[in-house]
Amino acid sequence: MAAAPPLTRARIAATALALVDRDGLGAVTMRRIADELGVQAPSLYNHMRSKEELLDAVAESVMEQVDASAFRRLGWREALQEWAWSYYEALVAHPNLIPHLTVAFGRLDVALARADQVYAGLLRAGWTPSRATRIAAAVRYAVYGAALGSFAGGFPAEAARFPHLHEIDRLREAPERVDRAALKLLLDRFLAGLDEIAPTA
Amino acid sequence: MAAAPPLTRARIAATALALVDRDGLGAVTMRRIADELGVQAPSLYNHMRSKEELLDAVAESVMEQVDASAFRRLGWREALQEWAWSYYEALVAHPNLIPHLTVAFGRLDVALARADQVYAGLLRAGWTPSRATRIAAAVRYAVYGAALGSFAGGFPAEAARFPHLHEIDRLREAPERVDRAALKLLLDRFLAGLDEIAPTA
DNA sequence: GTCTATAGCTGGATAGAC
DNA sequence: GTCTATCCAGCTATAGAC
Repeated sequence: MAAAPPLTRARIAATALALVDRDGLGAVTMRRIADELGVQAPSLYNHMRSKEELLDAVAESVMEQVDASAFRRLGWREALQEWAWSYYEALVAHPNLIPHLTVAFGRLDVALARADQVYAGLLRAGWTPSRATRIAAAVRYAVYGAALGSFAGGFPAEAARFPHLHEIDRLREAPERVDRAALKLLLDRFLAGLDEIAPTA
Repeated sequence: MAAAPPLTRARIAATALALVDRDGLGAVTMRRIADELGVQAPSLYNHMRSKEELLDAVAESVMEQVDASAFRRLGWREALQEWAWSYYEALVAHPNLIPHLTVAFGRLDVALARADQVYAGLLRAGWTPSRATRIAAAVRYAVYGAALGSFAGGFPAEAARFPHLHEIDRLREAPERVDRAALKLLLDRFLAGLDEIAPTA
């Protein structure tokens, strides 16, 4: 047995995230996080001022996984795709956290920095500020919606009362595959549709 | 002062929904609902077996506002739009409820019935089952993402550290207008992109 | 069908010893 | 920086009187 590693903000956040993933946001309590770390709950307050600050730290750690750097390397189409998919991967790995992510978004430097990169890229590509806002928001909506979709996790077995649903359900793929395929369709067809109104760069 | 109207499932659900809207999901407790109704908390248990059943009733009342009947009257393009917008209006009126809606979705007859109508319409239009699944899911993602977006509600004032964000923020419209405009762009361009691969009916 | 009373928990956070 | 002890508030749900 190794000696218990020291308590740090990062370790606390990582433990809290694991708890969110396993048992949901509502199951995260200071006591349970402490238990998981082999300490007592009050010890956590030496590193975090409150539970909200703790959850914000967790949100930040997830948002750091999002990569908007492609806008410095690629055209806006490819960059949007790369950004969208790295965003989706980050969210779908922790769908239970999404409610808190949406609330904390404006408080997180990481999140704002990423958004800034995306806007910059779209403006540089010749989109108007108004269009750039909407395009970035549209892609974000697609990503959040798809990640949230893996909450719902398919239809119950008794859905046989709904004939068409049942028919489709019979041939269903694994839920996560459906989410990915639907998001891919949404992004692909959205970008194809955008081409019709794209700035002639 | 009128005499207090009798307690019913519908009145309890409506009161709970108002509470969700005003103070958030986490603020909904049996005591507060009862307070709001001028009764004591235990009285609620004469009408609902548990808090979860109560929240499901609330979710059901919101899902009833979603209208997928357009698939019986219109082509798939227009029907998808009508369904999407009625879905969005229902959700955006109660964004705090969205986390529970995603969880409860599979338990709600109303939700499954709506989904069935959508699938039926898409199949009738000639889309393959696999494509129909993805199109319906894609539109649902767009709607949920957009409704969730109105949680976040814009950027904080200190976002001036992020130059492009700030530039765009200066010209920002009211947050809800941005949500609507972005969802409109997403749906319009998605449908335009779908046209390129649509079944020749 | 609503009430009072209450059981039985679980929560966030603080004080002060070590 | 972690501990023990504890405060105080909040919660869902039940029992039984009226």
